[in-house]
Amino acid sequence: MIIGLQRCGKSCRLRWKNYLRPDIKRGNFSLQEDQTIIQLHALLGNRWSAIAAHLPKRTDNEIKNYWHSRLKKRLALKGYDPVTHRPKTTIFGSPNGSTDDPKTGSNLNHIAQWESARLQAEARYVRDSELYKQAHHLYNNNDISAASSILLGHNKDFGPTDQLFRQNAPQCLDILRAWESIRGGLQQYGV
DNA sequence: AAACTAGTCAACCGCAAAGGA
DNA sequence: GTCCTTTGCGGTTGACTAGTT
Repeated sequence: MIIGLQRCGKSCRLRWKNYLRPDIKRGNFSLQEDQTIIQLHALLGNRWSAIAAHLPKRTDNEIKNYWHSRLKKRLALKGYDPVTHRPKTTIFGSPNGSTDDPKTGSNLNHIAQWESARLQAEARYVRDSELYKQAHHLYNNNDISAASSILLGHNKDFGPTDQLFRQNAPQCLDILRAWESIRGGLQQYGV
């Protein structure tokens, strides 16, 4: 006779992390969340934990499931490749993927530019995160001037000290802005 | 009503990295 | 430096449900 469920520590930790934690938001994803997931996925790929970091109260597992069960299909229906986030018929210059299309060169060049911009945005995000972490630590220790100089050295557009971190904390919007400047926004997806 | 199918989501698995002894 | 444990992650599976035939 088995009393209770046979759970190992790993299972318990996972269940807490993905299901039992009190700060988890459950229920439908908002349009805003859909857009954020799609854009971050375009930038970061299947890095669900990184994507989840930008969606408060959502778990990486939930986002991953949501992507596979809904968003991926929605993108496919709109004619976009859910992996590359590009229109399916143009990625190789022709619908059948043939590489002898005269447009292939410029398309590949466009892909290279896009990938380069993506990597730059990601690198900037990593760098900003680290700076913010350092500055926030100093700020918590009441070393406002040291915190300010870290951030001022990085970005001169700061407001009053009490708004310093709220204004300059790295956010998904930073990445999204970079991405939107390349792709012209999210309207292409029609979501 | 029963069988089948497709969608959803919690949970499992294997791997890698981090940290401590 | 090595071994062991813990933690985090992404891919995958399987149970459950609703819809369809």
